[in-house]
Formats: sequence, structure tokens, C-alpha cells
Amino acid sequence: MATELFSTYSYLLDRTARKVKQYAQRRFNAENYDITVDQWIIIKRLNQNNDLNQTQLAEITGKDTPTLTRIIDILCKKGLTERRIHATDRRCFTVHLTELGTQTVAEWTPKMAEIRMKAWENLTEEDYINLKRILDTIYNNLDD
Amino acid sequence: MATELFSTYSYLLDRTARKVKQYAQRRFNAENYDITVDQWIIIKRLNQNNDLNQTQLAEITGKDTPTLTRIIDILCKKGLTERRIHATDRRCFTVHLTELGTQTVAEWTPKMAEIRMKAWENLTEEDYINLKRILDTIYNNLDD
DNA sequence: AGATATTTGTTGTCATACTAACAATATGTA
DNA sequence: TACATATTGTTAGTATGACAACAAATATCT
Repeated sequence: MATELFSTYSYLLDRTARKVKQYAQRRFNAENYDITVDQWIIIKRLNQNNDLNQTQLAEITGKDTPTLTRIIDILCKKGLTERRIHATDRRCFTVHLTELGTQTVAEWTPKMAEIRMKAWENLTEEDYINLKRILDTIYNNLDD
Repeated sequence: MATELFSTYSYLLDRTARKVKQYAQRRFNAENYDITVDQWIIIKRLNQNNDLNQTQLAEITGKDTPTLTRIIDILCKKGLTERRIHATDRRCFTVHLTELGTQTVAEWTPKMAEIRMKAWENLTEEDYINLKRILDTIYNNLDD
């Protein structure tokens, strides 16, 4: 396969990932909702798994632990999450949604689903399956 | 199409884009080559179009202008590029590779091609065509 | 039990993404 | 010509990503 034919995939990946994030961010901003997309990803995940420590939460959301520490700091300041001391391991915190955090996830989940649907216009389920397969393959090719 | 089926594409996009960048960065680091992937993108493009102003260069590489200003600042400090005053428009600079910049692009172009090939293992030309179509569709769906 | 290694979370540093605001310059128009 | 508007590049502020180094706590191993 010719090198130049696919020499641009990394550019396409990068700009598309940024566009998706940017679009969702603008929806948040448009409703004066003071949260970032990456913060959203965390609270959305906490709504499903409300008893993870920071390392687990970082792993499952694809963040590294310093990044997660800072996002959790911000979310706690905003009153959306809280750190709780782990029962048996004093190194850990488990992270939990507050009442406000739970409300926020409930309010924004349908809006985010709508945003995702918009991105997917003119594409099929087969496209999704192919996209997932291709991206997973690239990821695994480069994984240590 | 079920919402939950493709609710993860933005996560896949994001983590794959980061993995690709990270992999290339580690190759640079492993050879003690003091440059970032984003800086590479700029000098690679300058090697093809050596007479663009910053706005054009930002557009063509998918950067915004503040980001480009800083990357060019760094590249100039490293002696890889230089700003030249525009002949007729005193607001502009045109950006040019130095001799060192040209050498660097020549040296690293085959290595970067090899890195890209590695990412593409187990994938076909048809996969590339589909990936490009899907990513372009998403991009356009969300474009202003 | 005690030395050593690992895990967990934090902090610091640099680079990039995005937004807003700004100065200098160019352009369009009355 | 004079004024309003647009363009170009820069600076500042905030958030995130990647990496390195660190302290505290825990696990492992002899």
C-alpha cells in the first residue's frame, strides 16, 4: 500500500477528535453550563460506576492519573463529586457523584446523546462497526 | 440505530488520536530528538509549501493561530524555521525552513513513514478509504 | 520482623487547544 | 481623504496531555 495514500490518517484522526469535542463543548457553553467535555466524561462514568478509586477511574476513562487528579479537584470544587476515604486502603479515595452531580448527568445525558446522533448523520451501523475495528486495530498496533 | 451502540466513538477517536501522537513522540524521544509531533507537522508542511504566512499555515495544518504563533516561536528558537517580512503586507510574516530545518525533514520523513506503516498493520487500503470517509463525514456533520 | 518493591495519589513542568482581547496594518466606503 | 471594518499576529487565562519525581501506604519476600 502506498505510503502517501494513508499518510494523512493521523491528521484526520486528530482534527475529527477535536471537532467532536469542540462541538459538544459549544453546546455546554451555549447553555451557560460551566463544565468541560472531559469533566463530563468523568461524571458520566461515575454515574455508572459510583465506587471506583482514582486509578480505576483513570483507566476506564482513558486519562492518566495526574490529569484525573486535577479533573477531580475541579469537579469537587464545583460540587459535582466528592472524595471518600477508602475503607481498608488508606492510599485511595473512592470518587462519588454528589446529588448535584447526579442531577447534572440526568439532565445532560439526553442532550449529549442528541449531539452524538448529529455527528453520526449519513453514517450506518456498519460504518460504526468498521470505525471501531479500525481504531482498535491502530490502537493495538501501537500499544506497548 | 441504537444510541448506546455508538456512544463510544468519541472515546475511541480521542484515545486513538492520542496513541498515534504518543507513539511518534516516543520515537522522537528515543533518538533524543528534541521536537514534538506538532512541531514536526509544521516543518513537514513547510517543506512542501515554503512560502505561507502564519494564517495560511495554521489553516492547512489544522492549528489555530495562537497555537501556531507559539509553535513557530519554538521552532525559530530551535533554529529550524525563520520568519521573513512579507514584501507587501506588513502585518504578515512568511515562514521558512532553515537549512537545519530542511535537513531535519529529510532525515525524519522516512522514519515517520515507517511509524505510520506500523500503525496500519493488519489494515487494508479499503479500510483507509472507509476511515477517511467516515471521519470526513463526522467532521462535516459538525462543521459550522 | 524488617528490608525492598509496588501502588496510589499529588505536584511540577512543558506543550497544545481554545477563547477572548488587543495593536498594527489593510481594505472598503462614504 | 477620513472613518469604519476586517485581517494578521500576539498575549493572557484556563484546561488537558504527557512525563518525571515524590511521599505515604501497602504488599512482598526472605
